This record gives sequence, structure tokens and C-alpha cells, in this order.
Amino acid sequence: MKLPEANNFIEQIINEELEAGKFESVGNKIQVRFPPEPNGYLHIGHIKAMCINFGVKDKYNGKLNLRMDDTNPAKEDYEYVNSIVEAVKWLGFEYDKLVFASDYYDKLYEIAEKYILDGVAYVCDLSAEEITATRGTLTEAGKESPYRNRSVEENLKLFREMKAGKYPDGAKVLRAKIDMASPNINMRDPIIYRIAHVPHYRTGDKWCIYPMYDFAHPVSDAIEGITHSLCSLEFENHRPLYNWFVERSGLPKPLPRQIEFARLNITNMLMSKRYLKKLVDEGFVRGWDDPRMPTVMGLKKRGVPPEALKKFCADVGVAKAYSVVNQAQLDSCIRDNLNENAERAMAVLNPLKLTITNYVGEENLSFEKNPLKQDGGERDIKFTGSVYIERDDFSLNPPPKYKRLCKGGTVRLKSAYIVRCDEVKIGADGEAEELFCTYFPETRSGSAQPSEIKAKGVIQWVDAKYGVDAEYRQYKPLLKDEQYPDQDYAERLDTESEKIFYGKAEPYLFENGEGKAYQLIRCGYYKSFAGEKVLSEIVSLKDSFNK
RNA sequence: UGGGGUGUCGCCAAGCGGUAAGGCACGGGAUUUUGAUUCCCGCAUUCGUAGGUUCGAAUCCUGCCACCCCAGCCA
Repeated sequence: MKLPEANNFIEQIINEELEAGKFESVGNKIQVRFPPEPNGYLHIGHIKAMCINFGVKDKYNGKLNLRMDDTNPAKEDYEYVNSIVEAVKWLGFEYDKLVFASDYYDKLYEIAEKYILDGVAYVCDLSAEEITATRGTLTEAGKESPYRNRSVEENLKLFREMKAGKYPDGAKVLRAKIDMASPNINMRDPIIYRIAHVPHYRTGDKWCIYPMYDFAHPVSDAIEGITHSLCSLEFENHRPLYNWFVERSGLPKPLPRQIEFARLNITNMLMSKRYLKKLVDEGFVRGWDDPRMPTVMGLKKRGVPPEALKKFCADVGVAKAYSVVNQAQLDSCIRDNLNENAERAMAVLNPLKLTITNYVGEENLSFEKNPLKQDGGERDIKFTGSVYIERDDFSLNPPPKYKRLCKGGTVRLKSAYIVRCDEVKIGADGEAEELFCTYFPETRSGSAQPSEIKAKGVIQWVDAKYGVDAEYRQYKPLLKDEQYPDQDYAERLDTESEKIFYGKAEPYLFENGEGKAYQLIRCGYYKSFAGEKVLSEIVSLKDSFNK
């Protein structure tokens, strides 16, 4: 068998198993799954998990189920499943089937009865507090439940009564009979089913008992014929239990194997649902798709191309060591992608009027839409000799090595002419209000530059007559510092994280609202924005692109 | 003082007994009508630590040390 080259330890394991013939009975088909719980929105951490799972699927020509791990009706809803599906599709991942853990409720129940019949599960009447109290501690063994040795018949009867709704929430649970003295606390008779008289968003009130993750997940994997169940490190301690459930399920081999990897952490990015929800609920951001959010929809709105995110995940790699990736690494991937693909346009956030005193009439200037793409096309911009430039591109007191405009200095208006600033009109606030310049016709872009007229800098501009008014929302990172702010997170929020500018932009920016990038020539970095539906509103990228 | 994991450059990360890949960041230089891009060049005599085995170790063995995870009827 010809095996693909393994790019990480997971693929290495798969290769070894394939080589050993572990999956011959299923035609060497690898099956994986991506199993979010529909109780929140997908974020960049999930993207890493998707890249790993979809990556395995593609590499081995296998199958992947998008599975909603919906076994806790109190938290789940269609709102989330829809957003998850939407996010997966936007990222361009193609799954084979959309499935739900709740599809398996009948089968799961049946297997639970099998455990009872096999004498490895029992109904326990202990209260939640009592169970906690008898579970023991990290260093002490737990105590066996007094209900642990009920007969198979009694367990079956009780379990069926639980299912039939005879008992209130919390009155009874079904437990696995494993080992109360196990050093692995997960193995101390974990709960399989709990009673919850809560309607489920899919099954309604058909059930009043719901399976626990530790049971439902491995068994769902086995039901689907998953060969590799890839999850994050915190489930390592659950693996023995995973195997315990799967081995006793009676489901056909090959049984799924759980492999854990380190989850993604990025400096200054909080990904916990609890935290993100707070930001939304308490109005720190405009919603789950706010460009400052690390959610998939937030990233989309920020103008981040899916391919940049995939590249980032590929760069970061898959390993088991706890790590925090520097956000600069993400930014680099985004910049790379934008540099390669984004169409160019000019805009000024904070306009300063520049009038050319010796210019008459108007003309068209030609611009490349994307200098990196030979066939990127061109666009025309009107030039009337009266323009707006970025306020930062002019300085009353230029620092040493300043390359842009100052009084008496020259600068090139990109793709137009070199101008010299002759006069500065100072406003009441002491700041420059308008610049009066001379332009040099012979320096028109494209013509051979006369040696006597030079400009060190090149700045962007928007024509005063043809440029359109634009509102910019500029976002900064939500957190000033610290990875996990915990309870006092609110104090660390940067209240200036959203700033409004009223600037100018060339009309081209609005031709098709979304995902176009513009750049500030002065800084030479890219800012991307996802155009909102309202034309006058441009959302610029957060500060992370600043140097 | 239980169990399960992990420790390779500032941050990720290859490496699987034959003499430390790559990316990000950083520094230097060249080209440039974006202080961007592109392009060169530099950036771990050393792999948590102390020993041992070996002709040879980041890789094998032993002991220490540090950090992470686990005591939800959440996932």
C-alpha cells in the first residue's frame, strides 16, 4: 500500500496502523468527524481542529462527518447548528454527512441496556452531592455506591422507569460499574445517563434522560464507523473510559481510536465561550460577528480570507506540547494572502486637503488593481488637482528621516505627480488645515523622471471632487494584555477599541462591498475590511496590522 | 504526598542512534512610484537538568526539576 507522507504525529500513527493492516476490513477507509456542540459559535480554535480533521480526511481520501454533539438539551439550539454549518462552508471544508448525536438516542439507549444486561452498569439513587462526596479525591479512593450491586433485573426495571419519566431530575442516574479506587477519577463509576425533564431542540420531549458525553461520544464514533477520534489534550484522561465504553458496546470493529492534540492558543485572543458570550451580552462588541471577535464570522467580517486561516493552521502544526502562538504569526498569514490576492485601492481615514495651485482641468490616471497579478486589470481614477491626503502624511515638524510631506518638501502622490508644499494654512487648533502645493507636470507617473525633481516618499490620496465620503470604524484588539483575564477582564478592556473616522475613499472601494483590502501607502501595511451593507461604512482592520 | 501528559532559538515546530529542517519575530544589505512587497545574508556547538549506555545520543536507560490536565448529573 502506498502511504502518503505524514506531516504530523497523528498521520504518523495512522500510517503505522494502515501498514499493520488495522483497517483492511473496511477497505482501508479512514473515517473522522468534527464534533462541535451546538451551544455556541465556532472560533479560530475550532478552525485548527477542522484543519486537522479535514486534513486527515483529504490526505487519506477518507470520510468526515460533521456531527453535532448535542447531548445536553439545556444549552443547545438550531441557531448554533445553523451558524456552525455556515462557518464550515465559508471556510470551504466539505464534509460527507451532517449528523447529530441526538440521531443515535435510541441506539445509545439500547447499548446502555446492554451494559446493564452485561452487569457493567447500574442505576444509582445517590444525589449529586453524595456522588461528589463519594468520588474520593486525587489521592484517596472513592467509596462504592450502596446501589452498586443491584440485580440486573432491578437495574433494567429502574432504568426503564427513568426513561418513562417516573423520576424527577436528579433522583437517579445510570452509572458504569468500573472501579471506585481507580487513580483515574474518570473511571470511578462515571455517569452514563442523567434525568433531565428538558425538551431537546430536535427530539422535543421524547426523552427525559440524556446520555453523558463520556458515553455518547465514543459510542457515537463507533456507530458511525469512525476510525480516528481526534480531540484536544484535556480528554487524554478520558481515553481509558472512551475505550471502556467502545469495547463493551458490541459495535463492530475496527473500533475508533482517540488521539489527542494541543488546542490552539494565540496571544491576546480569548476563545472561551464564557468570555466571548460576556463580551456580546454586555455590549463590549457589536455581536458574535464583530470584527474584534475570534469567531469564524468575526474573522470573516474582518476581511480575513479562509485560505489565510488554513495556512496559519498549517504553519502552526499539530503537536502535544502546550503552546501559545504569537498573534504576529496569524497576521503574517493574513498579510501574505492579502498581498497576493487583494485588489488595491486608496483611502484616507483622516483627510487633509491638498490643493495644487498651478493645476487646471482634470484627467484620468490608471491604477493596477493588483500589482502582483499580471492580469489583475486596471482601474481609472480622476485627478483634479485638488485632493485629500492622510493627515499623518504631512508633518509640521518632521522628524529626522521623514519621507513624506512637510513645508517646502516634496512627495509623490501615488501614480500621479510629485508635488511641493509651498504654503500651509493653519487652523484654529494649531494643526494644518490645508496645504497649497505646486505640481511638476513632467513627473507624471510613467514618464521618465527628471533628475532635478525628486521625492523620497510616496503617499496615497483621494480626489476631492470624485472621492466619496466614508465612515471608517477602526478596531483595536479588545485586550491590552494578558491571555486569560478571568474575573476582572472588563477592567482590562481597551475602551477605545472602536474608533470612528470620517474620511474619503475612491469610489472603487465600494464597487463590491466585501473582502477588498486597501492599504495605507504611508505605512505600507495592509488593512482589510469587510464592507458592510451600508456604503458609507467601511470597517477597517484592527490594529494588529500596525507595525 | 494519586494518575495522565509535555519540556528542541523570543514564539510555533521538524527530528525517531550518525553529528540541530522550516515558519513567525528580529538584525543587516540590495532593488522599489506603497517606510509595503520582492530579494539576498545573519540568527540553537546545542535540545529542561544530572548521570549512564554507545565509536557516536535531542533521539536509548536512570534519577531529578518545571509546567499543563483530571474530583460537572458540561462537552
